[in-house]
Amino acid sequence: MKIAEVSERCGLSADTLRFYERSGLVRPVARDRSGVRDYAEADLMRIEFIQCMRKAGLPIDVLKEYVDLVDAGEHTMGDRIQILVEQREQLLARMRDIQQTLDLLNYKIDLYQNKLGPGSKRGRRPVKDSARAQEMAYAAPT
Amino acid sequence: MKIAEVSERCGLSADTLRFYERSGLVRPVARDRSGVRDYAEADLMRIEFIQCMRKAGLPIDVLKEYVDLVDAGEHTMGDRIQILVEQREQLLARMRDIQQTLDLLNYKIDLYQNKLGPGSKRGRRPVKDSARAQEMAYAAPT
DNA sequence: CCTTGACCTGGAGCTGACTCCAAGTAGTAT
DNA sequence: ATACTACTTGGAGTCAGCTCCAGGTCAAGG
Repeated sequence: MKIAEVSERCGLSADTLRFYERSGLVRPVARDRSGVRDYAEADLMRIEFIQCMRKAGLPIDVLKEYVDLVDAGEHTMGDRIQILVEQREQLLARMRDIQQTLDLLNYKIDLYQNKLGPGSKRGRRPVKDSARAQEMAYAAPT
Repeated sequence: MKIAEVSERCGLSADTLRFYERSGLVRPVARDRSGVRDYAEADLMRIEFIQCMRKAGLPIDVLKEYVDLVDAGEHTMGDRIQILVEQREQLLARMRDIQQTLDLLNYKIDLYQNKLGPGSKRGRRPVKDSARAQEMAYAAPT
């Protein structure tokens, strides 16, 4: 399978696939006799794994560390678990951050819609840059 | 309140605070007569709002758009809602990505721990680079 | 008066993750 | 034979978001 097909199937650009290979995230791919990459199913598995991790924001150097351990053999499983567990912690932390922001966004959207909804047909007096307007724009639910 | 105190209270570096101001995320802060920034409570509110949004990954240009609308007056509320709603969508999408990755991580950690736990006291034969080992390292639960 | 320390500015530098480019080659179609 | 297309490489460029630095100002303390 050539790079264009992999690119299509995974939704990663050919440049990105080559970049991942250069960075050591993906093992050197087999080549046909004219030097063109010929991806195997196993390569795809690895690429999809990387892609999933990258989508969630795991940094490339951490992923490289992991795949290097995999390539180093079974005796590295302890270290691998450690990496995975640590990254899970990071993701959970990110989840919490995002959830907090979502809560704030929901609160503000509500606030705005209540302000805008009822009074918005007509007769809505622009309060201009009042402290209250600022509060509404930025404040948390306290 | 001077920049050092704000930095301390928000956990943002003084450089970052100045950078946010330069970028228009934070309104030009009042200065004392020797040109030193003197933050007011209202500034803090805005900064904390920005910080919360940034933690979740909202891009600076989007936030700038929002704060510019706020400064432009009440008639921009419709546009503000639109931004907030759109960003909420983005965050929900990110949540899904992260959740998917978490699922995969949990699956793999389990897998590794089952492999490592029972057999790890002794007599664990290193299977080296078998296809199965690769599968374990990368494959999704299918 | 002199030093110290916190602040100021404009601008350069850095990191991470791509993304693009020029120049070259190999296989296929006309 | 020639054109076309998809691939190759090494290296440069881009973007976001900080982060650092040199050189300068000011107020307080010894």
